[in-house]
Amino acid sequence: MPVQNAEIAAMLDQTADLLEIKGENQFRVRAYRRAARTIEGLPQSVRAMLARDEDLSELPGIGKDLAGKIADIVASGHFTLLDRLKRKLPGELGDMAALPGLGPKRIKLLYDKAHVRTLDDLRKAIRIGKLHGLHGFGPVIEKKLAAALEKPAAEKRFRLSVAEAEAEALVAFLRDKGRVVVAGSYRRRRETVGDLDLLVTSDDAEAVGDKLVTYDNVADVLAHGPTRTAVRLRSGLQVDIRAVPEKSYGAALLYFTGSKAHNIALRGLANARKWKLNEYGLFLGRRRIAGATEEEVYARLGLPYIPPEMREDRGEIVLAKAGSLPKLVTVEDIRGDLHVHSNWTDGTATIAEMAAAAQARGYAYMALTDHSRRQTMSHGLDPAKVAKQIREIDKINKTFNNFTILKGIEVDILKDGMLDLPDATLAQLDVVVASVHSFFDLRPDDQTERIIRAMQNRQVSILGHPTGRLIGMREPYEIDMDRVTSAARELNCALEINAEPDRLDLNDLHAHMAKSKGVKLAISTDAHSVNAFQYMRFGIDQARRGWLTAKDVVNTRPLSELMTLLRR
DNA sequence: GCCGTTTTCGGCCCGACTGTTTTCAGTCG
Repeated sequence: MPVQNAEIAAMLDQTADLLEIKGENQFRVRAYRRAARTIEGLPQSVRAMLARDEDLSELPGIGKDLAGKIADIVASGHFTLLDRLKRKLPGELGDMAALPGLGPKRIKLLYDKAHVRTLDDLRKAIRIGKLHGLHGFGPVIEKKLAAALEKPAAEKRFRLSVAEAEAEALVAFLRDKGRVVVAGSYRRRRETVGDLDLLVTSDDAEAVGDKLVTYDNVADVLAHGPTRTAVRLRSGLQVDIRAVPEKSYGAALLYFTGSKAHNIALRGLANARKWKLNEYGLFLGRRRIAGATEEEVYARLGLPYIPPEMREDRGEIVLAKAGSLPKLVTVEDIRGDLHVHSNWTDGTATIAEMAAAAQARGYAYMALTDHSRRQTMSHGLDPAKVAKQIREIDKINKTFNNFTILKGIEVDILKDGMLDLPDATLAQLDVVVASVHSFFDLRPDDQTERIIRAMQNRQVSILGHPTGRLIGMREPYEIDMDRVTSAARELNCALEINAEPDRLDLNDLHAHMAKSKGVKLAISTDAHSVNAFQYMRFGIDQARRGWLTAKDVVNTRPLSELMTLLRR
């Protein structure tokens, strides 16, 4: 099995952990972690890049040395440096770093003075009181460790749509204490959120934290200081809240929105001018030279405003410096939905009801794309039923002014890449979305070939939910996205960003990869009910994270333009 | 280990909170 990017990143992270415990130069440690983040965030596999003779040292945070080491890892499946570190520092020291209160220094102390190598060693050491008298280990830390060892809390991330519900309730609860805004990865609209970072501008900072700890849903208070309070909600979601004065609002919003990597890059720009950037403002000595708004801070650093969705240190700062930031697509740009189901198959509403809901959103068109016959569970349509639905749509269309129901289908891609309906049937339709709903675990090469073969059918206009993943529930099927996007470009087939909150498929990185190759994208909700049209905003979020403009998205176009753009 | 509008050497983001200390180090985000 070839080495995946995630495994390379994990090896680099483990190396950083062990180097840190060993007491190595912290900047060397940081370099390994930075490289891990870079590898993790690549839209394509390192293996594929090497196969194409691409120079890894051109990636940010990866120089000649690490490029060579990473190439070795891909070639051999092993990381010599990591293996050597593991021999020197045997056990589960890396795992111990995940425990609360344990960082490299205390782990090293445990290792040297208490001969703790594994989590089990640590359990025993606590039981027999071996930690008493160990410098830096008091009763509180000991108790916390014992509890954490009992019940290792699994790292949990929440889907954005779930976090949004929690966040909106919290914001409403705290509103009377000042201006409340949710920052963090939530504001950057990441597909999942690890915690909520709330920012409150208030004259009475302490009152805000005091109110938060009385919130009904709070399970644990993790920290409660004069300016910062942290709690864990019953759902497991952690909430950090910080109160800041108005004059620091912009700097604080910038700081708490992140990403961390983006912030570090901004601070680098500040440092180069002998300034200091923190959550209170941009400072020259002790004089605040910006901070009330994000725009002000960016401007002082010589940059235009960078939208939160782009703040990942993936090249946005270079683009901003050059004045060539893309004008990101918005919900208002969308003129129609190209993936919609009705009660003819597994939807809950009639065609007319779905159309009325789409028109109520201000759309000019909607493609009705019910399932094809292979989806027997959801009463998929055979050629006769497709013909019948076409007549029905013609009838309903007569009742609308300035709105069109496009005749479409979500046709299954069969195991061999053929489609579930004959070309003669597909040819009668305006929009054909082709999707994989079966045989998720083919070998990567076969899965890739299967999907490309489906796109080679000239009837197909859009590839639906291209990776099939369900966030937190089902892994994407293994395909070579580099090949799929290249094929989409050559064949002029659009790729879908499925906006359903469990899917968000393509994801941000793949959407960006497609855009950069000139592939057209469709942002569609896959709505099975009238309410599901509102999911469009989640698709837009990911599109913006992929740097897409309205021009990259087919369903921002008026109907006539859309029809010439969609390959049929 | 990386990197360059101050640098090919010498820097590398910054502050709050906690628990442990008696003035601060380690951890965390």
